[in-house]
Amino acid sequence: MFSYRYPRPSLTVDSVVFGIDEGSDGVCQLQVLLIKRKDDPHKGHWALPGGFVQVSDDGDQGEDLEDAAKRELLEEAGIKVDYHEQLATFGRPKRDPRGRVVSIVYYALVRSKQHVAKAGSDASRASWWPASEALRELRRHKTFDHDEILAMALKRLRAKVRYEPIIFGLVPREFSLSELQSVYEAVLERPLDRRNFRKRLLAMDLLEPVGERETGGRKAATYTFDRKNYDMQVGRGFQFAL
Amino acid sequence: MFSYRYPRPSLTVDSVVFGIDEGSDGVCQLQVLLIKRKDDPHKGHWALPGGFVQVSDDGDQGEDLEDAAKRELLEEAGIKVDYHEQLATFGRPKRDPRGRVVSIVYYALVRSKQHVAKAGSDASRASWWPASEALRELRRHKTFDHDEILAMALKRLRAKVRYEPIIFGLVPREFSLSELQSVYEAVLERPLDRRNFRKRLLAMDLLEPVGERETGGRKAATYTFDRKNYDMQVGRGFQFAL
DNA sequence: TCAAAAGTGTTTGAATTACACCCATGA
DNA sequence: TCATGGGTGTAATTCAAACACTTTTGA
Repeated sequence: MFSYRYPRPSLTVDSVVFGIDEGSDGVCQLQVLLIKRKDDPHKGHWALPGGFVQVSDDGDQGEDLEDAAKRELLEEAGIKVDYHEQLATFGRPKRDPRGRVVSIVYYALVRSKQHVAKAGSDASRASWWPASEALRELRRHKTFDHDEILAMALKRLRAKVRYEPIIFGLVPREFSLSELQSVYEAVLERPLDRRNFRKRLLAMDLLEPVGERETGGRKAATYTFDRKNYDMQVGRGFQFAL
Repeated sequence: MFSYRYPRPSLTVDSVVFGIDEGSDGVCQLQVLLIKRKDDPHKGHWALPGGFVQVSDDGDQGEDLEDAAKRELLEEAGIKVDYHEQLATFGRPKRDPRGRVVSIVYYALVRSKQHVAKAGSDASRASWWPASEALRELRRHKTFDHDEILAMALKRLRAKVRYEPIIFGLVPREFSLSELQSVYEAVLERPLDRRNFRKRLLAMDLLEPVGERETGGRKAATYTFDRKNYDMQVGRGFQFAL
């Protein structure tokens, strides 16, 4: 047993974590988690959370990439995500001044931002930024290539939300249709017709009614996403769409 | 200037290269390029082409990931691709018996398979396999996780071909509509209505007529894909769709 | 009884599908 | 003149978009 004899790059995982901020007026906003870097490079600047993957050539060979991303999120910002998927890998030479670093980037959705934003390990702070402001901030300081990464993640999220039911990773387990619609509108950055939205969602038969909830006016019915049923329908060739 | 002090994985790039085989009867078939490995692990078995990325912590830090993938294809199989895009990164522990190896996988399309399949460097042979047979072969021998990779690439190609004009990376620069349709049918594995297909493609106004060609019957008009016009239309919010 | 948000149906136009016939060409 | 593949048009249906009123509830 021997390992390959080639120069090796450093390997990191970074995460673009999306959350929803529900304003007191009920208007939702798409947000992104940034951490303030404790160390160089880019010390003191805001960046995407991430860190090194624990690897080895012996024994169990270290941790899985996705586990590494989750671990870093927990360490740096104290959060647990509800949806997690690989975005892409960024490895352009010179993206890190100190050596060749290749970063595998994940994007993640969190339902509740309750216990989030306690800083830890490499971060002196962790906080939520409105998506567009985060993008501006990363561009302003040219923090690695994190601006490009965030731009790609936003594009992917907006595309994906329309043909896969990942939106449910951004709302509480129980939600009303209006709430769900607000989240869609925050992600897509455009208004949706309430009646058509309702018709569409209910017609797909993926929502299970679970109760009702007080609102400013009439009580709203609440639902959960019925993943069992979704998986079954997908098996029959069903395709989710907005 | 110093580099990060963490254990590092080996880094490879692999490629899933798709091509079209036009049978003498005009029926097209989707194919995948496999190489026969010269060395362990999996010596003598068919696998996806790929190899190590040249990296360094000093100077220019080595080659870009995409360039590495292209270089390996040229070295191992003597081919130049017409479309190249990142698929995903595979880095599960134990996927390579000799140490932690993380592989960034690209998928590529070639228009013409003319000068392809001369073997080189790590490959004792390089040849084209019908997509489904290639998948079976990779599954049979459990060659790394290449079966999973190919399955993902196939899924991605089939999805992508419907909403981005990448199909033109699989046909000659000049093609007839029937030819284009045959390629779509090979990729999607289902028949398309000839009249609706024609209407749809011509209506998008992306094909530039360039001449005509002899066939078994009446002459067929030939076209090229007008990328200039496509880019312009995309700028105006146009969305390609099958 | 008023404001605020939930809930419901219908009409219209656009897009997609299904489908059948004529045309040019070379053998 | 026949077989082969290229080329075109239309009707039927389905899907998406636009749109307005009624209901419940708490203040």
